[in-house]
Amino acid sequence: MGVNLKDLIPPNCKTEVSDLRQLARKIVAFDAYNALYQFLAAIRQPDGTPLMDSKSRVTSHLSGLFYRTINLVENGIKPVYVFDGKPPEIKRIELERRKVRKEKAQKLAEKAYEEGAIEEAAKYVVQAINLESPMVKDAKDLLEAMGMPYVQASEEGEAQAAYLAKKGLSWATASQDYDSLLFGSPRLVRNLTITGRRKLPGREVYVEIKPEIIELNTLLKALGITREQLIDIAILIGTDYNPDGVEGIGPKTALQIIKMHGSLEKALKFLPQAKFPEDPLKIRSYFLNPPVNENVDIEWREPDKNKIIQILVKEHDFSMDRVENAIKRLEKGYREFIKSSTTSLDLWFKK
DNA sequence: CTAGCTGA
DNA sequence: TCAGCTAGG
Repeated sequence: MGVNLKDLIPPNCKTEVSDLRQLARKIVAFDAYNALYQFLAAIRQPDGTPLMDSKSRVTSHLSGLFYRTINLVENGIKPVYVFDGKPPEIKRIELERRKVRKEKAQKLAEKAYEEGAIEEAAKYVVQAINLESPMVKDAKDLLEAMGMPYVQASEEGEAQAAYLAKKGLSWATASQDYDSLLFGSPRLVRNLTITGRRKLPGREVYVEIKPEIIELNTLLKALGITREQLIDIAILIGTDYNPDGVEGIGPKTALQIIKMHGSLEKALKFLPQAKFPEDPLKIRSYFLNPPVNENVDIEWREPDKNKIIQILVKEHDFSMDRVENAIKRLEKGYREFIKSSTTSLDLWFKK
C-alpha cells in the first residue's frame, strides 16, 4: 500500500534509467515483503493457481526471488534484502483493514470459482494473498544459500532501508512504494526489473517500463519544502498510519496547504473537520525517527551451489537443469561484480 | 515474473 | 536473431 505520492512528483524529478550499467556495482536495498508479494501475485497460472511443490507448498515467491536476484547480480547490482519486523502499533487500523479486505476477496474468489468464473476468481485470489511465515523463512534460506545478504528490520522495512541508504550502507532503496522517501531515504529506485515488459492492470496490454530514480533532495527542492513538510503533506493525503487522510484533500491541495501554513500543526487550525485515528504528530515523529536495527552486517558470499540445489530442487521440486543453469549465471555475476569489488585493485580503479 | 522454446 | 507465447513447481 503505502503513501500515494505519485501525483506529487514533478516529471523532471524522475531520472529514467536507460542503461542498467548505470547501476553496476551499486548496493541497492530491496523491500523484501514488497518483492515477495509481487512474485506471489504475478507468478500464477491463468486460473490463479500459484506454483507449488509436490507437498502443495507455494513456491512462486522462491521462483521470483531466485531469478530476479540472479538478473540483478548479472547486471552488476549488489542487492540487499530488507525484511519487515513487527508492525508498529500505529499501523493497527491499516492492518485490520487489509485483513478484512483479504477475507472478503477470499470469499468472492470461492464464489466465483463455484460459478465457473475462473478469471474473475483468479483476480480475487491475488487480492487475498497472505505472506505466510514459512514463505519468509524459505526466502531467507534461499538468499543465504545464494550468498546474498539480508537485513531484519526491527519494525518497518522501508524505514530500515532508508536507514541503510542514509548511513551509506546502500546506494538506494528499491521499492514500488514511496514510503522510504518519507523515512528519509536519499534515493528511491522504482520499477527495478530487468525485463522491461509489464502488463497493465485489467487489459492484456504490455508497456515498456524503465527503472526510475527519485532523489529526495531534488524532489524537496523542486517542491520547495523540507522533508518534515513532505511528511506533513503525506499525512494529509493519507499514510499507512492514517489510511483515509483528510477528507477532500488530495496531493495538490495538501502541498498548497502545507506550503501556505508551514506545518501540519498550523494547518490543522484551519481544518477543523480533520480527523485522525492517531495523533498526527505521533505519525510524523514515527516517519522522522522510526526504530531501526543498527546492528547490520551486509556482506556477499560465494553462492553455495549445493545448498541452493538442496532448497530448490530437493525440497521444492525445481528442475535441476534450470537451477544449475541459473547458478552458473549467478556465479559469473558474483565473480565479475561482487567478489572483485572489494579488492585493492578495484579500489585503486575507483580513485 | 522469468526462462526457454517456437516460428518467422 | 528476436518478438510472442507458455510453462515453470
